[in-house]
Amino acid sequence: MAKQSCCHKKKLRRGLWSPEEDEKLMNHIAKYGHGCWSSVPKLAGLERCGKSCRLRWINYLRPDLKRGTFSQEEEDLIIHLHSLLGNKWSQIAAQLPGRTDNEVKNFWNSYIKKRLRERGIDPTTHQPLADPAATGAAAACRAVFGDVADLIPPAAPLADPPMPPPPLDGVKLPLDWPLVAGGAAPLPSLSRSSCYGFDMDALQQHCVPVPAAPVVASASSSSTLTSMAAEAEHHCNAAGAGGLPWLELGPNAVAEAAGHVDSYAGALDELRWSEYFDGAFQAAASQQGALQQQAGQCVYKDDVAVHFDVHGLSNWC
DNA sequence: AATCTATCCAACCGCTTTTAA
DNA sequence: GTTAAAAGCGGTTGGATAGAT
Repeated sequence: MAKQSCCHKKKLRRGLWSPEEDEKLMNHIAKYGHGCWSSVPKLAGLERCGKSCRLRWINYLRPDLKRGTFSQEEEDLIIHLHSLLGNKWSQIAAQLPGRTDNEVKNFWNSYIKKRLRERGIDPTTHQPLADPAATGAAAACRAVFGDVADLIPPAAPLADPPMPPPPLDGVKLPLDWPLVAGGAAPLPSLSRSSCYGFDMDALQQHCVPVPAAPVVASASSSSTLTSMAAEAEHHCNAAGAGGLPWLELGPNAVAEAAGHVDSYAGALDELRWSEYFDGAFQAAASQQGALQQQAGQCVYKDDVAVHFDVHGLSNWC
């Protein structure tokens, strides 16, 4: 006989949350924080299990959620991180400020997977599909899409030993680290709160604000390349100063600055790699010098540092 | 207008890991 | 060191909705 969930055992409410329930939960957390989730439903006057409350808060009610459609750079970063981490949705979501693992997972399953298949790329392996027809499509699209899995050469030995992981596992950098001009971004708009009338000041005391993701114009013109190069340079600088503001450092942290630089590359759906790397991006990237060795070319996968050569990318064109 | 189909996404389920007693 | 509870995570399901027929 199948094991019943905690909600079944206690005959608690299940299914979609009503606005009244949301309000109760929001107001409770605004006043007291969530504390122990198992006690939240009782204290908040909800007929839900603590697990359900936690999920509702994390995936929907948290005021620092970004919501809305994923940007091109977010999409590229997800693809890149998935090629490195697989279905580690929480780790992937941790690199996307304001996004939840559930949201990233849904986006992957409903959109990215399909798109990769259309391009002849196996979404699981990030390699061209076995189907000959699809393989041709993959080859055709690679020049403009850039299969992110290929950013990592297979077991390519490095001239220099990899940098050891920083001894900072679990340590978060200040959230107001200057990622973009103007410093920490404001909290996203909170339209829901106006409907429910929460005490948002109190609520935000229990929430960690996240800076906005770097804004990149769509890469459809040469002028945007210049701004992208500037952005890439800025990110390299931020990484060189100790990391990006929303990255958690340590052996399990991934994609550091390299991921961001690559995300820009991935956004260049309709551009040639040669134009990109021989142009503005390379000019900016070349200024980083040794920095790339540390941040721009190293990500961690299964606690192992993975390095790759950014300059080698231009050879794929 | 009615029905069918596909898609999206919130929520659930069950397992694993972490924490506290 | 052991155990139970809590928290976290990834896979899956089911309802709502949009678009097609």
